[in-house]
Amino acid sequence: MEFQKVDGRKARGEKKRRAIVEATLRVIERDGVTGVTHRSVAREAGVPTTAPTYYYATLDDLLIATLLWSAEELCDEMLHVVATGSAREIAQCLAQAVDEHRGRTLAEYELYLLAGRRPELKPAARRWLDLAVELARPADPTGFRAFLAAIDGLLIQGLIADVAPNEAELEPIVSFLIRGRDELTAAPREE
Amino acid sequence: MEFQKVDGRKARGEKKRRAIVEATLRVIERDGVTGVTHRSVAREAGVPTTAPTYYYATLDDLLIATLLWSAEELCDEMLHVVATGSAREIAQCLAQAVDEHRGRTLAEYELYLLAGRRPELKPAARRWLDLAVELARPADPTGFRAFLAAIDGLLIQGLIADVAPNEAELEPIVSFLIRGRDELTAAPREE
DNA sequence: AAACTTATGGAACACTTGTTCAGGTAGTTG
DNA sequence: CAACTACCTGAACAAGTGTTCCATAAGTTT
Repeated sequence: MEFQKVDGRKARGEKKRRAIVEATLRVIERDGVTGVTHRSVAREAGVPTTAPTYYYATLDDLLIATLLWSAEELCDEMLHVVATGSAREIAQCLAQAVDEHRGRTLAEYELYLLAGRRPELKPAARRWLDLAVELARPADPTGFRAFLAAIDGLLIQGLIADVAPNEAELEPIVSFLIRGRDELTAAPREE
Repeated sequence: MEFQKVDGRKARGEKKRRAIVEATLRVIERDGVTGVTHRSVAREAGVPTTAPTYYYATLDDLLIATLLWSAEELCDEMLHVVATGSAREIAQCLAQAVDEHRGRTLAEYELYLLAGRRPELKPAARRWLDLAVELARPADPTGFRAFLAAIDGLLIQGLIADVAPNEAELEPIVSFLIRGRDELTAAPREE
């Protein structure tokens, strides 16, 4: 009756919803978007076969929810480093993304491609780009866009290299690019 | 009997093989790798349901063959422009890739991601990068790698933009990047 | 504690999938 | 023209898919 009191049933439901989304992300990391089925997700999450269907009307909804959530998470992690970190920090971040977090990075780029075919995903896929621009407020937008594009390219090319590039290899390239971010950004920002 | 005479049956088979691969690429362009099934490919190619299975033992083999072939084709088209073209030419090429050839570009990046999970596809996915380096022979490899990375990034980001970027938007960015290719490449090459 | 609402899950259905296989067909050879 | 061989295919199957449906369990309210 208190206005704060939420229905315990709904609370439990929310928890399960989240567990399902997390399980879906694990499946994508392991097997790609192709590997996502109601059943594979249910197995991974340890819930009944019909639970994913119950919480997400269609398989598409589940995928979309998962990738939106994933994109948001990744944004928080990477954004600050990319927008304000040193070349060394950025290189380290990239090296991790294509090595330890390889599965996660692959999943992230599957979102990109999916967004290419599903307009409703575009904002989520583009979110880190928009936020990066907002955060860095570069005085030279052209150079900054080149920098951001190169980050995507380095990651994706890192994923198909025979051996993932390490921090030492990436740093000079990042340094070269970072000019587009810093050259003029260093000027005092007034807002 | 002449040593040139090939079995007419085999010749016909080769033609069908190619038709199947081309149909597969069309399916990928339209529906993505997910949409590729023996049956969808057969429908698209106008061949019997079992033909794809006959020519390619497994669905994976079919996908691999298609993507190898596609990568090779794209290489021939884009490579020269990217390695030696002017900023304007490159920008025009990119603008086309994310607009008229959008489906094809999407398909190409699905190859990238697939290669991330199937090591045997890596060489094919990486081919244009290797060839570009060989063709441009940049004196500044770092800048050139940054340039190549940015091309991938611009394409992929172009695919998820609300409206595909046009030549005019892309040209300044390419100009900014192309320094890494031309700055020192212009020096006389001796070999 | 009875009435009510909401979340949940097992069984089932219609459908599509990859793949197999025995027979037929077309091209080649003697 | 007959024998041969390699290529090809339609029907069929087992397995897995997304989704529906209703009985039940769990929680809330009166």
